[in-house]
Amino acid sequence: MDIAEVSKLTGMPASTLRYYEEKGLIASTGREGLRRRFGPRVLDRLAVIALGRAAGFSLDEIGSMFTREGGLAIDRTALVAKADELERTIKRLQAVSSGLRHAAVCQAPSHLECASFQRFMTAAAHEALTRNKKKPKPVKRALAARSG
Amino acid sequence: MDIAEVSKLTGMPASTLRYYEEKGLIASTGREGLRRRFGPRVLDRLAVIALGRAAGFSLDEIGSMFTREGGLAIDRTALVAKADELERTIKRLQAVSSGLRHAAVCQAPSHLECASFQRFMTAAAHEALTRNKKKPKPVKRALAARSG
DNA sequence: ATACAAGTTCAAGTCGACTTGAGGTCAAGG
DNA sequence: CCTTGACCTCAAGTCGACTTGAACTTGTAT
Repeated sequence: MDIAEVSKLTGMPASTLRYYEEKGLIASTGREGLRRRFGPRVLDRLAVIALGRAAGFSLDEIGSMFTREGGLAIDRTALVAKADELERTIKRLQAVSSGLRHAAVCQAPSHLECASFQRFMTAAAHEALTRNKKKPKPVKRALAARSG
Repeated sequence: MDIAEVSKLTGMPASTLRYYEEKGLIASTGREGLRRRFGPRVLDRLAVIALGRAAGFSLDEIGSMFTREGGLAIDRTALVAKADELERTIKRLQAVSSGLRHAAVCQAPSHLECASFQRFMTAAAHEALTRNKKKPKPVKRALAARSG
């Protein structure tokens, strides 16, 4: 496969693939002239990368999860920790979601005067105190294919 | 209150408060010499801003939610839409979380060979297709006080 | 042989939300 | 009166993950 093929199959732009290669996240099997060639395994690799990004791992973190043979060598404790963190985020987002829904039907002249709204705010903000640098969503578009 | 007081009460650094004022998100009641003075209402305002950030609104979006008298004039439809979006995000994050937990106990030599893992990956990636620019978490630290 | 689309490199730009640094001002305490 | 430290402004820097642009090379079709 050339880079265009991989791009089409994963939905990731070629520039992203080159960037990932530069970062050592993926590797081309070689060159044909100056053009990169990729084996099919790169697709699995990219799928894992997409999952990792969706989970909020940074590219560097994801990079350290691969063994040199291409397998996954993930610290299981880290995985559980990440899952826990995700669930905390989920709880917070649910509080925010509730807050928004409430605000949408609340009759108080100003939400600021609404006790429920106040409670949602504090709930939402409380968890948010954990300083973080991750963004769980940025996954834009990726691997639409790869289902069969 | 001077900026240091607001900073202490909300947990937001003074630089952030100045930045928010510059963006028109908050307003000082006036100056004492060259120093900003803030009224207590700014705390509510900052709480709403924190909630908005937690919900994934951009500062610009949040800014458009305030009326000039300082009340909230939120498009209720937009609120529900945001809540729906949040819930979709939550679902995706839950799938990712499950994927991580599974990976932590999976016996397959490589997760790539594990059918469950594959399913989690596609589930996680599927929803992720919606292109986005928001990051639901970055709320670092904010309003720890404000409970009494 | 020749054109040309598609590949390549490398440096620089983008985006959002802040932070940081340099250099300046001023209210309050000694 | 004078120091001092908190506050001020403005420009520039930061961070992560890419994207973009300019200039160049090459496989492939005619």
